[in-house]
Amino acid sequence: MPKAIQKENTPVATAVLDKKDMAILKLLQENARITVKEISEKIHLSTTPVHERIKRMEERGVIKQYVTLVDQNKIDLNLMVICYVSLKEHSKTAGVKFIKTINELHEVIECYSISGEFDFMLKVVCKDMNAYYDFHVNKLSQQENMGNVQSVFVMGIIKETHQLVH
Amino acid sequence: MPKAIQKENTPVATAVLDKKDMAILKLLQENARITVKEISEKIHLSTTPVHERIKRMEERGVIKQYVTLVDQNKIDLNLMVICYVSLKEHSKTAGVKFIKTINELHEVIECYSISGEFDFMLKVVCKDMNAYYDFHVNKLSQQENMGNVQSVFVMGIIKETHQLVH
DNA sequence: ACATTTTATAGAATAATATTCTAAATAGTT
DNA sequence: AACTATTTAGAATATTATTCTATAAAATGT
Repeated sequence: MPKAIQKENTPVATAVLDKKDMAILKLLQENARITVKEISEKIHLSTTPVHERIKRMEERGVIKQYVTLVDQNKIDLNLMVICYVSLKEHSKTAGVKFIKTINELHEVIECYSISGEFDFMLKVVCKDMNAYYDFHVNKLSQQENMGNVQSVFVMGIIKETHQLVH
Repeated sequence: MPKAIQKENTPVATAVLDKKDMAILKLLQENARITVKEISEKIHLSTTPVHERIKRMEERGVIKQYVTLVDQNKIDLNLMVICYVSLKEHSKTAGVKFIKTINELHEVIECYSISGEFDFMLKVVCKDMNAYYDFHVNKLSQQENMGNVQSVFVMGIIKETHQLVH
């Protein structure tokens, strides 16, 4: 397993969050465009402390990002594939090179360094099987250090959420 | 593979989106809290058409949801596991029952029906190994129809994005 | 136990933005 | 070329975010 895979300078400190912070997070999680006013009414606080708490959580990195989720099919991306990759060489430079490539491939939505037989798990989203074939043959396998690649196709989405706070 | 796994009443029609719609989506994807004004300045349109285009894409389901991403570690969730599951029985009712269970387990962030040896792939996020053990033994395996379960541990996050529009 | 410091809060004031409305312009069709 | 649809800009209004000041609560040290 390449050594430099784990992100550096990522403080793993747990933030101090009280019940009100968690309540705010829970609401923001489900709807990033909820107004401060609405939150304040729901958790029985005025707008100022809610606003300040949100800002604080943004600064501390508890809140990473506000994103908009787009329906894959509506923009003609109809195939999702889980793709396993092992590298031939596991040196630090080889790992860094692979990571660079992965970040340049927009078909790759997620990439994890994993335990077991393979080194990485990729979540790939593309138009159709032809597009995936192109990705596999002309992009992924083009990487010089590539070992084995195994594809598992997603036939149905049962659950997809981002709710970590409950 | 259970038959009822694929979501019903999901229209798979591709929406008609022009370049300006795509430009708006691209900006919203990266920041759900970007203002209409900001978007209008960046894509050289006034606020009204931008506002209308966003509303239209919301109504048509192109825009699924605005979500806030929370840092797992900051709320003390330090373990991510990819969990493979096969069911003993593959009848429709058995499949529906499994899906119901999955949706009730908040540790399960994602669940896909997949090709290959296993029936489902789960992404599980929890506090630590003890919490995962509890999930595995007391929650997942408690399901009567459970066949094999295999766990792959995530050691590092290389890439995690939601950018489908480019 | 009391005073002091710090932190959190409410309410008002201001700034910025979203949303709606009307009219003009553009593109597409017969 | 005339008509219809759709899209757009700009102004007006409504809503919301943000900042400010004063008060209240909590934590800390003596």
